[in-house]
Amino acid sequence: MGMASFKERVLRVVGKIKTGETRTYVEVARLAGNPRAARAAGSIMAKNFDPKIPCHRVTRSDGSIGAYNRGGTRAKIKLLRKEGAI
DNA sequence: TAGTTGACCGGAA
DNA sequence: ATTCCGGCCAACT
Repeated sequence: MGMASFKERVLRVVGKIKTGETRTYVEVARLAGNPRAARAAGSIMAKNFDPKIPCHRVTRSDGSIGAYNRGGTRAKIKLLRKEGAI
């Protein structure tokens, strides 16, 4: 088994977040192997446009929603509402 | 190798 | 509640 990059691990973790659930960037970073890399995790998602990755389910640890590259914060909130996460 | 760039975080004011 | 700041980190130049 080859060595997976942090980026790959992050995408895999986010890909498993179920409908109606949310995870913080800190949690995602921790599950991906580096609890202190929340910022890096965010940067990775900012560049991901694959609809299969439910990155709208990742929020900030202070409870605020955070950004979204497919419609902005507004769209992110709408999606989470529709999914019952809020 | 070194410098730059952010969908972040936690504490301080 | 809000803004500011320093710290942190992987990816990309």
